[in-house]
Amino acid sequence: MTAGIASWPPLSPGERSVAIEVLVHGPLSRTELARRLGLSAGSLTRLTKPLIESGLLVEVAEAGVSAEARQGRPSTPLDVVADSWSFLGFKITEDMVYGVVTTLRSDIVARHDRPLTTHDPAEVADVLGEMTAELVRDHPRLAGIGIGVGGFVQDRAVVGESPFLLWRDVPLAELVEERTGLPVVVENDVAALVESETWFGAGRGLDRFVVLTIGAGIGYGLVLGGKRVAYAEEDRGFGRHWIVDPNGPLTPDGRRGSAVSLLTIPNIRYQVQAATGRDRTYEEILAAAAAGEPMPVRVVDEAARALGTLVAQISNFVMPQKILLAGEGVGLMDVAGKTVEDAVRDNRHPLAAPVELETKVSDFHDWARGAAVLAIKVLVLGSAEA
Amino acid sequence: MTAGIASWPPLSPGERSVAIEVLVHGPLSRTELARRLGLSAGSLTRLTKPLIESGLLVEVAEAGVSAEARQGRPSTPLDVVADSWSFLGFKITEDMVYGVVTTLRSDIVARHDRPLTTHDPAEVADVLGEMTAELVRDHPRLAGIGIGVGGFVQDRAVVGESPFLLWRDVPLAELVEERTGLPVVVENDVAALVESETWFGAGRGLDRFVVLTIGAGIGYGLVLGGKRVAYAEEDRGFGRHWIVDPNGPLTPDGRRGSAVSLLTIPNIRYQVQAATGRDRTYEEILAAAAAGEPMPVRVVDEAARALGTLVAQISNFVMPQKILLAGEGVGLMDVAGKTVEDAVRDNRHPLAAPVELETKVSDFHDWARGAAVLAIKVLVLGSAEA
DNA sequence: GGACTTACTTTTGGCGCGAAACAATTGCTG
DNA sequence: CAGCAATTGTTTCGCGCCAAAAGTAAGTCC
Repeated sequence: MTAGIASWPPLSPGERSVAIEVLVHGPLSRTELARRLGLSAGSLTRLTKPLIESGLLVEVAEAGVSAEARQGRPSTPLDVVADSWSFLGFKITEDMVYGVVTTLRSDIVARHDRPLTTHDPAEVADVLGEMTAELVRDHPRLAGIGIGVGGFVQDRAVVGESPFLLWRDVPLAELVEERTGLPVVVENDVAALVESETWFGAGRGLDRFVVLTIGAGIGYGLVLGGKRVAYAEEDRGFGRHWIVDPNGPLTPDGRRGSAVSLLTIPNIRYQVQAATGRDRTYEEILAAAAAGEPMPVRVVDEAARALGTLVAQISNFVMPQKILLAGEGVGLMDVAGKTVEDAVRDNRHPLAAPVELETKVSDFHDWARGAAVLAIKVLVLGSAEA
Repeated sequence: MTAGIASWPPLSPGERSVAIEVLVHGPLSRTELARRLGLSAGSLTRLTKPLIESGLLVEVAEAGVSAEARQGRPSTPLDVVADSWSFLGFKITEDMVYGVVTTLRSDIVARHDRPLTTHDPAEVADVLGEMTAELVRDHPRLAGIGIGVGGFVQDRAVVGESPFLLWRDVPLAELVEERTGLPVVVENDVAALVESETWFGAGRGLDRFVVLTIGAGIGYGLVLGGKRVAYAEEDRGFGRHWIVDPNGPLTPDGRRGSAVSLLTIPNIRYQVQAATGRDRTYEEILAAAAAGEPMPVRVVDEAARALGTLVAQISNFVMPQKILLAGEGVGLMDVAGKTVEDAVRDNRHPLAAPVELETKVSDFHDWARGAAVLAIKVLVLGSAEA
């Protein structure tokens, strides 16, 4: 498979900072860039010239819309040519592979999913290779592949431990590179989502930023100084040990009153079933709680209070500028957002800065997109760290 | 008062980074500096030369001790001339002013305390002015003054709110500068201690570092990327809103089960008195607990569990490389350190990196020293931020 | 149309850095 | 003890990157 890999031009540190700033913060004039990067106007002419010549940036028409018709020579904003390169992102679940093609800006331009009928590493890599082959036909200039997996990933290449795939130390990046000839980055799915939001989403340009995901499990990501902090217990069930309420419910999966017991979808379903004898989907439970049915109300309320307590604790200790709440379980906010807010308030000083809490519903393609962003980062930052 | 203020030589960014590295990390050879700062050997000759000529650095004899007698030309370590400048640090309490004179390395070379008989801002400033006048006689080349106050301080100059002094918006820095002619930095005492430990203490060279103080109140300091994070509720009783154990004791001062109720010295004394009818000092209570007296054991044990829970939560969310436990209440660790450790373990993932917990007993002179370090930082970093 | 304002470009000079050759100072080896 | 290897530090040189300043471009305002 010989994809059209025109090599990314080698960038000087100055050029790279310009490229990233434009990539992340949209069209910007040279003057604006000079202000943001603390450089002189002259330097910007120098730095942008080769970037424009190489086709990475273009001058875009002012569009007249945002122009407030102020006097003086109008600025000519620069923007990245978003579709000059394409990226592939995969999210592997137990029974499906979700794939997306994105632009350099991480906008999704195509989706392609496939059921996963085997967990054999080589066969999974085969599936990914085939999906890549199909996608590359419509999207040449593919620059890299990112893969998100639930589980513990080492060195952005090896799946050290994945409970649902039953993998240990599988060199997935290598396997897929062999089949595609493209650079591959493998990362824990939550970590990938965090990095993605740091560049292109809720955490854009923030210094301290937290991502909390609730769904089948609990996910936590910490970004400090624009970089994600890696930690040992990452995606190894740490939520079972976050004791939020010592008097909370006891479930088969987590310790009494743990974040997992209180907040994850399987455990909320377990609690409701144990109390009412009827098994229902998460959405049905939320609807029942909204309708006022006693047991679901109690369980959902307890979950909401737990979430608020967690958010408050994180705010108290980390003091992030923003907390992003993501995952399949965020529907909780719609039904019991008020309770969450109350719990946050109860665990926080009245004078403390209000918690900026953003909610984002995310489906599997968002997870795949997060993985694609990792590939973008690796390319733009030059393979080094990210 | 005309102190011998030879001006600190203006430093280029490169020179400043060398000066700080040597100041903070002790004697270092040029080669070692080159390695740490990522510069070439040639650059280090260039950068160190003016620093040596200005008298800020000196070549020190190898001392032969650490020399492992390896072959090659022996290195000539550079060190700061610690007593080339002196600094003054004050800690103001309700009824005393504690003062220290330190070297550039923040080593205390003199102490001088005085009772405080008034809380009138001008008179307090007079006291500080007089103490400065006395100290400057024996310690010329005084370069700056740092003042630590319990309470909320704005812009490192104005005491916005101090409960025990009953001050509001007192421009203390200005008042003391008028009387001494020296640059003055005012800061919250916990914040000063945190900055001090970041440069010269437990947090030296760390990227993520937390200071937790227990004593009359609760103090919290967060250092990320080598810089302290400021927050609005700083020293405004936030500990009353950290609910550690919803079933914890209720005290007059804090909300039920709050860190303040469980951990501060006055509240521990209150609890023991309420249960036994006898008022005892903190030390007596700790001793009684160590001796096995039931009620003190219960209260101390609960406090230790609360402390462990807090430490675990901080570790889980912030993932600091180290947590420093300071203040007058750290005696708790001697009596119930085991219980604290157990509580940490109970609230943390088994695979998580072990918490590096350091305990430091600190008296009032340590707080004053912390304030002096702020003056050092301002001088070395060039009055800008710190 | 001229004055003014803002955006960008070109030119120039300097600073800071690394590369590389060189000097200094020791241990090791025969 | 002479010569060699190893390591630190110095000097010289040239390049890259940047800011400052002067010049050009392109619009608004009166």
